[in-house]
Amino acid sequence: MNIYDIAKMSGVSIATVSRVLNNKPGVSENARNKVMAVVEQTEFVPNQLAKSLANSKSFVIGIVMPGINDYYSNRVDAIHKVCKEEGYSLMITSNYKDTNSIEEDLFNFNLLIEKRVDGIIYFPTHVSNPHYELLKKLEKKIPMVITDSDIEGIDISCVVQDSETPTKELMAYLLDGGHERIGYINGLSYDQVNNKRYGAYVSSLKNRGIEVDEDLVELGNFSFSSGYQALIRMKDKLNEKGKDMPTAIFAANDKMAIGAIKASKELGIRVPEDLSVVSYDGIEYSEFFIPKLTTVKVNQYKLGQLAAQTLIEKIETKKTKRVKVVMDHKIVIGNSSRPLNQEG
Amino acid sequence: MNIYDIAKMSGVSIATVSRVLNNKPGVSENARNKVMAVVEQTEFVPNQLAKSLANSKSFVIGIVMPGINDYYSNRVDAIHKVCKEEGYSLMITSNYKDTNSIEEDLFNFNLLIEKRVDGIIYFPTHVSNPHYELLKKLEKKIPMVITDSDIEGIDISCVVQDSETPTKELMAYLLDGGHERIGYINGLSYDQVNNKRYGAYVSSLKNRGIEVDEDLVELGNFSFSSGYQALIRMKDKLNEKGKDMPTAIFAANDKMAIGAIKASKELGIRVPEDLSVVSYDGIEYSEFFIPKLTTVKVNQYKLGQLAAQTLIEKIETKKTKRVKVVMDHKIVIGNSSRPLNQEG
DNA sequence: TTGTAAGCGTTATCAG
DNA sequence: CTGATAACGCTTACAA
Repeated sequence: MNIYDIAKMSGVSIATVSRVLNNKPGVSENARNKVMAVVEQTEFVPNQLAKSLANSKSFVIGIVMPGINDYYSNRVDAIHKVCKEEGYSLMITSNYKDTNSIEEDLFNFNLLIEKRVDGIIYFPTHVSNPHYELLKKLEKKIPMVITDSDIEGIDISCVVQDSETPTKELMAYLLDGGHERIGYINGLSYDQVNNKRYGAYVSSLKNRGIEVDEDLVELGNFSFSSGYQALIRMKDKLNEKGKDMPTAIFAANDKMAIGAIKASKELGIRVPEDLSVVSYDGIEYSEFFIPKLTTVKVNQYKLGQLAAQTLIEKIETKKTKRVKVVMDHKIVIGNSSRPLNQEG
Repeated sequence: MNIYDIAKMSGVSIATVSRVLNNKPGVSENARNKVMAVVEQTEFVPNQLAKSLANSKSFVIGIVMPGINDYYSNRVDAIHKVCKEEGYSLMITSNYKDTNSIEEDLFNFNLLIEKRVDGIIYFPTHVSNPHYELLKKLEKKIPMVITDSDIEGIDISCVVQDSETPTKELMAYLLDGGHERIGYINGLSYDQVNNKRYGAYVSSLKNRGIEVDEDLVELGNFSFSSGYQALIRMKDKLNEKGKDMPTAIFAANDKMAIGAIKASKELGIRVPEDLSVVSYDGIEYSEFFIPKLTTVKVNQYKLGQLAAQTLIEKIETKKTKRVKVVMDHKIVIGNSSRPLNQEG
């Protein structure tokens, strides 16, 4: 069933059918009615592939993301909502071999470009030199917006979090509270946002004249269990060396903080009495975990919204001006931490 | 840039270019090499829209889901993985006005059909009569697989959970443990999976000769905070009526159980000493919450995998035979519950 | 107001 | 092995 059939059945030409279907002017009421009647009766659904081909516009937006998981669900939800409101559909691609694989990212980009999506939102975990070269090329082929990473020197708009300021603020909260031995549970080293957080942790200590003690730094992979294990490893290592546990720990994300608190409780370490734990992300769990986490709340929903709006504006206005949007943040003080120098 | 350009540049016809691009036989080495060289040099990317139009096959699969959120992320991840392995891309649509809106579902279906996706996976929360009529029509237009709901009398394959057996098993665990006053925190009433769970709760009690006490049943909406509030309401209501709290509560999902446990602790009710809480879903967080939840683990990843595999098989073999896949389940006994009749 | 015909970028049939 | 040419279903000058 196509517009030829509809044309035949309503006794007009395909041009007229097309005009009616697209609400274009220059059609008599009579012709319009005849066509509409046939369209309704046959439940005709126009073929968007053909329209896209003829219009060089698909009304589809693509996402290239490292993985489909709960961390990104709010962000994707927001993107989808904006897209839907603006008449776009959403195609998603993610990596499987390795969340950080540039080859797979490239594969996904090509998939979307073949499908002639109108624009792409890219969630990189890491932008290395080869990524840079790749993006430099892609940027000319298709409108794109990047989240999380700001890439200097390329004409791609981005929506980023300021990872350093909140980390410094949360560190200041701990330091002002009298904590001096502050541990860190780090995330994956290829994640640039993660690295900025860690960098801010280090500089916060240094600014107060505190040396970074490598024994207080453990590595995780952002999962609950990696945080759990990191705490156990830290405790064991410190035990072996005859050192005390830190009075506070900064975990690179909420999940690892929760894992670490779970391990602490099992080891008889009370949180926050014996150990303050703070973290980053402000996921929904962080509020309902017991104790409620002290964390930096990142508004993933707004991030997604801004990314989608920025992309669609770029697509529709063909503006070439690069935009950089920096998300604001919010520190949430929960019950997983306490100042040392205040009783109660 | 299209195959005409490539043809011109390599001195062959578009037919030959097409053959080379699709790895078809009947092309001389010489011609193949010439074309490949030009393709690589120009970084030519064939237009999938045109291919899809010519082939009547888009290699895209669509999802119609009630909302994009963490509950579905594993399921969607699995679907995407299977699709990717089989050469399909994924387009997702979800509802905003109302997760249960049949109008919006229909809108989403039409969107995907216009885009000529090769098949659709539908996550309904509820299948009422109008849904039934809708699906009956759609089923003839496009290959489809439904999750969660089994729809009798329509030729649509489905992948479902058995909601009743696990609920009964978990109820038996509580009842065998000596619990008799067992409360229930119910989910949204339009959700059919939810209703089956509740039905199994009721029949489990009746089978043991226990009357359902309406005062022990509260309503939530699957969120943390609704579980939190449900518990507070239950406590207040029972107080008012001079009744005791139940010794156990069955929550329709993990999030509400967690909310309820949080509220309990704040009210001085110890879990599991004073109150056993069990629930359903087995989300990742249920294991790391303190206390670890007693729950029914539903394998959302496998569910997604099976749905995608079933759909793709239907698309590619044009089989019309209806398949119904029932997921297995696993009861996880955590520390949020305890038998009453065992000391320790 | 309407219709014809060329074009969007492919595939595939059918001669050569 | 190769190349015209007619589809695929739609939009849009251009003419009438």
